[in-house]
Amino acid sequence: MPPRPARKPLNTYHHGDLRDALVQAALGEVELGGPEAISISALAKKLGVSQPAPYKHFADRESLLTAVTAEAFRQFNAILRDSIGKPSKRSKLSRLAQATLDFGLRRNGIYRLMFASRIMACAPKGSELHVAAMETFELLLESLEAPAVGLLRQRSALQIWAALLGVVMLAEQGLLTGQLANVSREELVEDIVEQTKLALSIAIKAANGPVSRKSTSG
Amino acid sequence: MPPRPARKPLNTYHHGDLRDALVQAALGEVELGGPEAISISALAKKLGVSQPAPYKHFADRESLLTAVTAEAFRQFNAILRDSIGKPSKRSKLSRLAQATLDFGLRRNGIYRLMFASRIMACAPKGSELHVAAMETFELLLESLEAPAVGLLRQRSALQIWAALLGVVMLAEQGLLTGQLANVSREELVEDIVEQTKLALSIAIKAANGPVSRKSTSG
DNA sequence: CTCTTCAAGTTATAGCATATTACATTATCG
DNA sequence: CGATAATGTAATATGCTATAACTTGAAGAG
Repeated sequence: MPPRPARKPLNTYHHGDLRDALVQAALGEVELGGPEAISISALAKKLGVSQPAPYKHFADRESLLTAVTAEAFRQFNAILRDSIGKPSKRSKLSRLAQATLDFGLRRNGIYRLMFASRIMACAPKGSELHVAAMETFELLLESLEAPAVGLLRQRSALQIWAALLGVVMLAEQGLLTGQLANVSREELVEDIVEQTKLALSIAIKAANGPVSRKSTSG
Repeated sequence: MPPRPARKPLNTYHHGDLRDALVQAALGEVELGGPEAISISALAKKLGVSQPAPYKHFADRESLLTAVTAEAFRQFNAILRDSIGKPSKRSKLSRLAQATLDFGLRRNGIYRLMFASRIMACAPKGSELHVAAMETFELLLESLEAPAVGLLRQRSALQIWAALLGVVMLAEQGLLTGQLANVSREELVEDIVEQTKLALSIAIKAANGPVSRKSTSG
């Protein structure tokens, strides 16, 4: 990345920081209407530049969306980091899970862009975007307060990640009906957290030896 | 719905069954390129009719997508019904879960349309689409071979549904990396199944009375 | 069998979004 | 201070959605 100057010489021919402005404005649009709501020309109009100006910064619509997704992951990671950082009575995992639920529901358009769009699926492994997404996984691993390591720990983190993702999606799609509609989403997420902790503690005991008396659950 | 005649008077001015042909062709497109790959005009061209012809059957692009999603759910439900119907050594839940994984990965564009698009989120509660989606949930409930009833059963079904959805999404987004990349998706899904069974059996014991000796796990 | 009518096609066209090309302006730096 | 690259604009081609007005043919009533 060449260092972009962040200066804003108002009243001038040049915008000054169009690239960043585009990403931020796009994030706003996605948050409301999802990935398909982004229109290059609408963004240009909103930012007061000509319609083709964005193409000086992004080759095409998809490039912009990729940058937006990467920024979304960075914001999401910052929130997660925050959630497991501050001291609290509840476990780190629980706090991270609830923060994820909150983000997923309140900024669902962005959440969908991050976890259910073609953008991520097309991101190559070393890309800025993929790296940011992997950091999310790292935070998840970090939030697991259990002595599991290696594959076992990764599998647990995956279970959590997947279940959280699924609950957010199903909730947003209006598929939590019947008696489930009367259960708060926070409670459903807490179920997931407890279930994963339980399964992990059992797996740890099994791994440490079936006859071990030492309790390894945190 | 007025009964559409399914006759196909070839070589004529009228197509004969354009509505259905549109839905089927659209399903094919979505399967490959996801929901955003659908273009009314491209479909019309492919089916050999004029570009505005589809608008005689669907008010707009979204209406077509809604019909396609409903058809997708019907096909998915048929597959699930099939998976838990035939006799097998493995549990119904395991078979249903593996069938879901298979569908979700092989027909991922359709899966995304069903579980991660704005279409479902906008479907009103009694709509054809929402009903079809609820039937999926019914099949999930049915596949749980445990004596749990009511909310407990629904919560377990939800956990399964969410976790499966999440694993499929994460896999498709290329987020199963590191040591997880070496674990087959089938195995990861089996983890989910076992974990849910375990949690449910424990919950049942707790519900039947903490001191009961009777084993209720299947 | 013919006439009427309507569902389901057609052509033509408006409007908007993406993306490219050629040109204009300003920032930067030797 | 002047050359050049970065970043903006105007003009335009292409493609998609959607609507309007017209045409065709299927199907029922008399």
